[in-house]
Amino acid sequence: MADIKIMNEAPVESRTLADKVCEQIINAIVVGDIPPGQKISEPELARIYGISRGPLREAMRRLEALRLIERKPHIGARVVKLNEKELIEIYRVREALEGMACRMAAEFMSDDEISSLRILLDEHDRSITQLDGQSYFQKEGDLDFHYRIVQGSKNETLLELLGSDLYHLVRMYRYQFSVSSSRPKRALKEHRQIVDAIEARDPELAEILMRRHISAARKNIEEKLNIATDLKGEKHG
Amino acid sequence: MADIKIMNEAPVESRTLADKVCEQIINAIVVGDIPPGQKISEPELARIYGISRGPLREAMRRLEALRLIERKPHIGARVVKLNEKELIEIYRVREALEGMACRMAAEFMSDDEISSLRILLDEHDRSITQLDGQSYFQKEGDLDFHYRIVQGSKNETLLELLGSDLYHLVRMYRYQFSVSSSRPKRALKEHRQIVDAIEARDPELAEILMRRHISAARKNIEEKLNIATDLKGEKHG
DNA sequence: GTTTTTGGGATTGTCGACAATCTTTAATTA
DNA sequence: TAATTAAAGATTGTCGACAATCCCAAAAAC
Repeated sequence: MADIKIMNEAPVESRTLADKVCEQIINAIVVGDIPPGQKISEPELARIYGISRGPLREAMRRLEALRLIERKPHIGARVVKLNEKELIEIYRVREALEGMACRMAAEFMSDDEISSLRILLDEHDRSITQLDGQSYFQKEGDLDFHYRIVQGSKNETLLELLGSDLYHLVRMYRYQFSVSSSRPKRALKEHRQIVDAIEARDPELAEILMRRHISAARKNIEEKLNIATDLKGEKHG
Repeated sequence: MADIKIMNEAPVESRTLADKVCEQIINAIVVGDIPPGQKISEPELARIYGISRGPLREAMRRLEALRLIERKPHIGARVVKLNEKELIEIYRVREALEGMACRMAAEFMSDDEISSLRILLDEHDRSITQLDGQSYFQKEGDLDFHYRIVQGSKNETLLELLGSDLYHLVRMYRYQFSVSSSRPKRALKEHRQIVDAIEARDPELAEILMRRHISAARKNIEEKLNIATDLKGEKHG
């Protein structure tokens, strides 16, 4: 199971029905079990999850706030259709927020967290060399690294914005577009540089490296998409 | 009325009850009509706004996502208590996001938008000199400027994050803490510099100036708060 | 044959009531 | 008297039903 710990989950199992079902639906949407663009039928979904429409509608409000579905009054809700434009936009937001997070992590991350981060990168290293950079690392492992940096910033608001809101969309895009970094070794090297900067307690450099890292990923995707659209154009020509 | 246009409001009046009431409650919370920390009684609020608890609970889910209220299962919802730590955190987020927005505005803002921005600053100038920098400008006018920059970035995701989510909190903090920039003339000057950089189509400089501008505001607040806590400490000593 | 209209079916929005949980108050006990 | 327990009251969570709106198809009009 590739269920990365992103949600700041409630401790006990006394959550409300709406909360539990919301989490299930989030995952169903993110991994594509409910395909993008599909209309969401309230009665049907309520039946599937064995709840009534009341809690379901509350859950859908949450999904709307997470930008995973779009609602139109009196018409209905649809799972968001992913488009390249928004994907690029999100990378801009990540560059800004995670850059700041990295800067603050260089100030506030504990030594233990940093060592733990190095261990994680070693694991990633093994995953890449052994499995030839397949599956887990590409889809979720990378986000795990980024998530820890944000945790290290000790900025709850940043953590909430990125971890509980934006990362769901990021995961969704990865599953849908299969944008699993086509440059895992390069990415890992950049990760190591970032940790070095954090360990050196160099906020300026840490921010610059993180921004460059995310910016490079964005440009990589933009390039791919341009090629894709070019090919599509040729078919018609 | 100081109702700045922040919400990307729906065109027609066919919105749902939950949406309309949600907007009303947002404003009530932001301006302090419902004081911070107050418990929200669902039956009471439903009676006040003349709706049933169904739509109200949907609205409350939205408010929760906006971080304007905090809910605990089976216990209830409270209006968020503002604390200095989160206020500072938000300024860090703004520095990152608006810095990026400003960078992109220097690339993508239209010439018309830039001229319009200059006119806005002239208005602010008059407000400051005439009213000695009171009321409107300090509370909402400043946000108006920042909002336009974000619009100019042409990045919908950024606009949503800042305009529809974070700015409600910013406004709330301003009303509660009365943190109306104690340096309006200085701020206006910085605003002009930012517009200059955008007009010169200099993304690097535009981002730096915006970040410095927000960072200065944060430091200004931190200073005030330190003084305040120092005074509090002296009372006890 | 094409467009408009009209009706039925389905879906969303809203409501009131019931069940589950928590809080408070009062009584009991140490 | 203070602490603990028990019961009553209030609040939140959930459900099923009704009303309002929309969608689609068939019939009518041009």
